[in-house]
Amino acid sequence: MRTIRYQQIASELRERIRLAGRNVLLPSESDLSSEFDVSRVTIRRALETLRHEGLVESRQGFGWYVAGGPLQQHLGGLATIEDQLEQRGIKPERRVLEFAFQNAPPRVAAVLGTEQVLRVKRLNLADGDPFAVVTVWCPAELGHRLSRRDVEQQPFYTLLGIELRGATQTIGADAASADDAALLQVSVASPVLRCERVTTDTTGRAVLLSEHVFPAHRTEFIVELPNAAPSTTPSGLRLVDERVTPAI
Amino acid sequence: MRTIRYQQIASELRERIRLAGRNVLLPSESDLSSEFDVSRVTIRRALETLRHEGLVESRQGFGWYVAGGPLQQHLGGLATIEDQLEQRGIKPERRVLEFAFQNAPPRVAAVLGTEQVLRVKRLNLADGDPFAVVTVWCPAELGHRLSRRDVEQQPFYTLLGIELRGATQTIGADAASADDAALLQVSVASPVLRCERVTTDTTGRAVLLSEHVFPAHRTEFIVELPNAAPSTTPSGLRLVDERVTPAI
DNA sequence: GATGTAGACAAGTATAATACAAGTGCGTGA
DNA sequence: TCACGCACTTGTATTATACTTGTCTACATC
Repeated sequence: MRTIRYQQIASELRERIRLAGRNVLLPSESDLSSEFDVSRVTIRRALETLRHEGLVESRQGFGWYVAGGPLQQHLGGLATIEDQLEQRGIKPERRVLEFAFQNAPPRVAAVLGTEQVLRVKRLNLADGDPFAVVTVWCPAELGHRLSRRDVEQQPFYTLLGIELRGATQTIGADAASADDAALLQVSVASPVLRCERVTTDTTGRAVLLSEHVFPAHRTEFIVELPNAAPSTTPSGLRLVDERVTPAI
Repeated sequence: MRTIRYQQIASELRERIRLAGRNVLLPSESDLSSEFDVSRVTIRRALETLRHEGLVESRQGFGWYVAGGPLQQHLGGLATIEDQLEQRGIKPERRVLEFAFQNAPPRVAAVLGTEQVLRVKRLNLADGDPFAVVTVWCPAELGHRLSRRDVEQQPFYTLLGIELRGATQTIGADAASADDAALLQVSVASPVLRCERVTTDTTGRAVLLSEHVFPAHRTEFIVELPNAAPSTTPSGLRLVDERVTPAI
């Protein structure tokens, strides 16, 4: 039986990748081609095979590295998943579904401390595939200069023109509503990650409230705990309080 | 595998920062560049990486210093669910469902780097109500002294007799499997939070892999991002009353 | 047609070396 | 005491070199 060289190489690399950690850099294509004594084209075909399997990714001028599962969000900076997508060479697209100034629902009014708010609902896509339904509320006096096009082209937190300090984020699981399911192209009631984020400015005032809905099969959060308290139990988890108001 | 200099330097500095206190001043960029024998540009890229992670900040003309009210403190200091329960005077109950030495499935073998593992599956309850299905794998040579009763009475990490350092935790949503649904007393395919935690010892080797499945309606994560203001939701203890409804 | 080799070029990244602007801390000298 | 200058710091350029992936062409082999 004839063996096909680039498939051999692909399975050898598959084995190495299995043992390596996330984001580990592979040797360069020319190193690999001299190691396996084949041309660069053959190496590339092997690597493209692995890319197709989702095992590796590459950036021009940088190299090939081990992929980290589905879309992973690092909790740890104000940066959003959109920045992380751009860093990985995926061009995020924002499609604005709703853009309106309105009276704040009670929960929003309570958090932001104002009655008049701008509410923006967006669908975020990565390489054309929807991966998040995002609803953002911000006080009307901060949002009155924003246009629909603004929020389509830039992440929200760069548009406000004020310095932000931090955020508190809650992460929960839920079943997809009919609306969200249609937008995300998943079945109704399939599992989703539902996150709420309250962003504050340097004075500690809440200036943004946002809700993100991610389809479960495409996203997960990842938290590095360099010197965590020893435990196998996930930290930061709490039980939901029944009196917390329902839907924002 | 290739390595990139500024990433190496970043992780070396991460380690130093972990050991240093708050607001400690780092050596100047030129000191660091002569210490690591690289150019200032490379040092800056490493530092910018750490800034993005919220570990350090800088002021022009002053220097780089370890960030103030940092994320790590919060993430590291967050209480686990079990602590929360104990603080409330509720005695958490652990029911061991399975306890067996076996061959590691591929994923587990890859993470722990060994074929023979101890697998323990537990159901955690609070006041008789199940709130988590936990599966823990650890290398057989570390677990061979443990008995079934040990893991029923004490948290896993106290039993190993080795010093642990940190962890990486991923958080995702999923639909409940038939098994998990039965154990958690929810419907099949209802949403659950599925968390995986890889715990490492002081040498950085992975020694525990654990998977936790929580029913979505009773649990959510709260994460304080860098410099977050003391905000609406306390990240400490917040417990459930009996009749729970989905929040958010 | 699928597979492979060899090579060339464009575009992006990593790193070094250097220069200069601008902010900070501190001592000196009037 | 206070203003000034000096040493040192980060912030921001520019230039240059080596290396990496992305893409293309031409050609050989089975």
